[in-house]
Order: sequence, then C-alpha cells, then structure tokens
Amino acid sequence: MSDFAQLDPLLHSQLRLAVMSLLIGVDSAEFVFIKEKTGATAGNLSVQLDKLSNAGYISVTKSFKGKKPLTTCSITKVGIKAFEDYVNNLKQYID
Amino acid sequence: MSDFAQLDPLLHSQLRLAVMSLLIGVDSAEFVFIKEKTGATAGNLSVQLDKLSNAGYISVTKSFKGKKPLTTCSITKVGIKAFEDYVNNLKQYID
DNA sequence: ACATTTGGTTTATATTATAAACTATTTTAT
DNA sequence: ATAAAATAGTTTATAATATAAACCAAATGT
Repeated sequence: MSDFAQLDPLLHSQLRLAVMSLLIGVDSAEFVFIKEKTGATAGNLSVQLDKLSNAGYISVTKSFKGKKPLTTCSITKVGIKAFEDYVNNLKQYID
Repeated sequence: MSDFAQLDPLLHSQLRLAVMSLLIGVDSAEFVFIKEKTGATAGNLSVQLDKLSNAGYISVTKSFKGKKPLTTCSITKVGIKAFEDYVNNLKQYID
C-alpha cells in the first residue's frame, strides 16, 4: 500500500481547484466574476463548472440579470467536504 | 489578471508530486523503493521520472546492485526550488 | 441596420496520465 | 541443465483531461 493518499482527480486540476477555492469563501459567485478571478477562458470555465456541478460539488443556477443571462454558482456541503478532504490529503505531499 | 498563480504543471501531477515529496526528504532513493512508496506501476513511474529528469528537477543514475540494474534518483537544487515555489503557490488555493 | 459586445455553450485538438505489453537479465525450482 | 518465474525496468498504445477555438443568441452601441 502506498504512503500517499489518492488525490480526488476532480479537484486536482488547477482551474477547478481555483473555482472551489473561490466558492468556499463566498455565498455564491457569478460566472463572469469567477472567470475574471481565475483568469480562465469562458469555454474552459463552462466545461469545468459542468464537471463540478455533475459531481455535486457546486450548484449552478441560471437566471437573468436584467435581460442578460446570469449563471450563479455556489459550493455545496458535498463540495466543502470534498475540498477539505483533498486539502488534508494534499498536506501529506507538501508538508 | 488572475488571483491565482499558475501551478507548475510538471509538479501538479499526483505521481510526480509524490516522487518529489519523497525525494525532498532523503539523500537519494531507488526506483523500486519509490515505486513501493508511491504505489505506482513501474511503467508509469519510469515515464514520470523521465519527465522530472528532463526538467532538471531530479538526477537519475543507472548502475548495478550485484547483478541487477539499479536506478537511483535524487532531487536537484532546481527541483527543490521548483517544489518550494509550487507549494507556496498552492497555499494560495488551499488556505 | 449593421457591427460589436456580452454571456455563455459546444466541439475539436493537443497534452497528459496510465496501464499494458515488452525486453533483458537473474533467480529459483525440477 | 533447463524451464518457469521473478526482477528491474522501458516502450508504446490508449484513455482521460485540459484548453482554446468556433459557435450561438440576445443586447447594445454607432
């Protein structure tokens, strides 16, 4: 058996980790805000948000801000747990 | 500009990170030892050691232990620096 | 009315990670 | 002595991933 715990591959991705890192500190965040903070392209962000959403790590709601589409994301309890586990496992590697 | 520093893609890989994490704590380590500690398959480990070696993050020397081939690895100064930078950048995401 | 911007999604491609298959040699069993 | 199995890896094929380019629809600016 290995000394190193398996790192959740869904979180061990720069962009998805940045998204989770952002969301864990706020109530919710808009697509455009996340895009700016992470420096991601819209396409890449869209794909990664889908993956996090499909895993149940974040919830994504689509509405309108005035007449423009608005995608709002927030981390779920499952997501918080997964993030915490990931961080704990990661510490094994970097401490 | 993004809030999140770019994570060295060479280190942001579970197996390569485990290898570096191992090597940073020892003088040198043998292929088989690294394989056991990381739980990697020989093939995968071989490939990843090559990548770390090509980047100058580790040095790999091939010799013999008795009559059997022996591959010994150790982290370089460049590797230590890269690892430390990686860890510092990563903390931005997880703290 | 036409071009541009905004807010995304879909799709194609390049990169990566990983295991399977292979090589060469050595050790063990018969 | 020789066949079988284990050791110590490397090479190659494939599956998964990340990423940007291309696209779409609606709104806004000129």
